[in-house]
Amino acid sequence: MTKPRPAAKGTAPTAHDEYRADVAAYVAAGGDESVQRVITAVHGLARKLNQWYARQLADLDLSAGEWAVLSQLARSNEDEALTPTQLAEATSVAPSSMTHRLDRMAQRDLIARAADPDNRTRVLITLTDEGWATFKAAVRESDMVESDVLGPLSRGQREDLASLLEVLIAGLDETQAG
Amino acid sequence: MTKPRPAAKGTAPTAHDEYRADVAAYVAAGGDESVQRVITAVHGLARKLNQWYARQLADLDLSAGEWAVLSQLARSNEDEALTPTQLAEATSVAPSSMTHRLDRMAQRDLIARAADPDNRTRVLITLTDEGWATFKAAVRESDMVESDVLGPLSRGQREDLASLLEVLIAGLDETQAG
DNA sequence: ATCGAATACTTCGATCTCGAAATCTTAGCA
DNA sequence: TGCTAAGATTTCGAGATCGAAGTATTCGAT
Repeated sequence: MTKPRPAAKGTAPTAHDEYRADVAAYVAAGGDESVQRVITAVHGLARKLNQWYARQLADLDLSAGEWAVLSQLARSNEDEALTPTQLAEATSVAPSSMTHRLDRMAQRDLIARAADPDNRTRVLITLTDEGWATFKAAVRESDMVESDVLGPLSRGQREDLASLLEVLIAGLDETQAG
Repeated sequence: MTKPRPAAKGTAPTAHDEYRADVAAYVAAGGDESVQRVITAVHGLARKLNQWYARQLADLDLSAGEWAVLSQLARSNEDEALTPTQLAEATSVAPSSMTHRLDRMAQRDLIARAADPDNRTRVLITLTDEGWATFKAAVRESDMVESDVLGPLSRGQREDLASLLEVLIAGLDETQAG
């Protein structure tokens, strides 16, 4: 096993060093190693990606939460509009927070509120043309970073990795019930 | 290709359905499929795990941010103590927010502040015994959930998955520079 | 030695989020 | 129909976070 060499004075530790230290700490505290290697890696990747997204989204004057709303709407707009409550659940915030977030996004003309003709207690949220354009611009920006991250993997390896992750995703639905 | 069948009326869509819809939306917006499958899966897993963590941490009266501080300290306490600024960067929060967070955690006797004898502008944060106990309790709780998530994978598959993810983690350090 | 820039943390005002209560609409039942 | 329960959104007060300014210490150059 490679001994984690502390980074040079004043230099931030590398992501890889941090990852190994995290796994070691969780295993020392009683976690299973084969579990912690995967889970810690997933979290580390997601965290680093989110940091980069935040920078890129700042260029478009979007917060991470606003981006979450945009992407949720973008993938469900064709079949059915979403309500504020659904968006709140999907993006892990309280319904009352979603009210204000949608206020701001409507003011910037990214989304539009419309009364549901079938049920007047509901409000339907849709993406405006500008909202769509912003979504696509963000995806193109993000895809550049993401392609860099996946650069070290061959096409076959990406396929293997995706397949393994998809097994876990599919399993979430049953785990959730338990 | 399997057509995404909409969930029964009133039933929340499954994580797997959401995943496929997300990938489709990102690809339609111009993303590369082999990239989006992996990235979307990583984010989906991390999101779902974080939701479960939040519930478990609530039992210990911990927020996600407080847990982040605890785990950072737990893995670096042996060699060297951390400063508020380092903790702020590591947990993606502003230094001023860390001040308040540490205030609360110190009040609950989870961490302790101490002046750095070598540099009086610095404050060193250490984990108290109670902080350690809380950390270990949280790890044991979380490991149960995580083991469930990895349940569908054999030991060999976990090894493969971890190895692939570790390649990406190692690559982060070079991507970051660019 | 001393001055000025850099570093580290905290305080301050503004903004964002949360949970609970309030408002309005719909659904079920006699 | 009339009445109560349930559902969806918004409003409100409290707490958390942010960026900027403030305070104190250290480092480097003269």
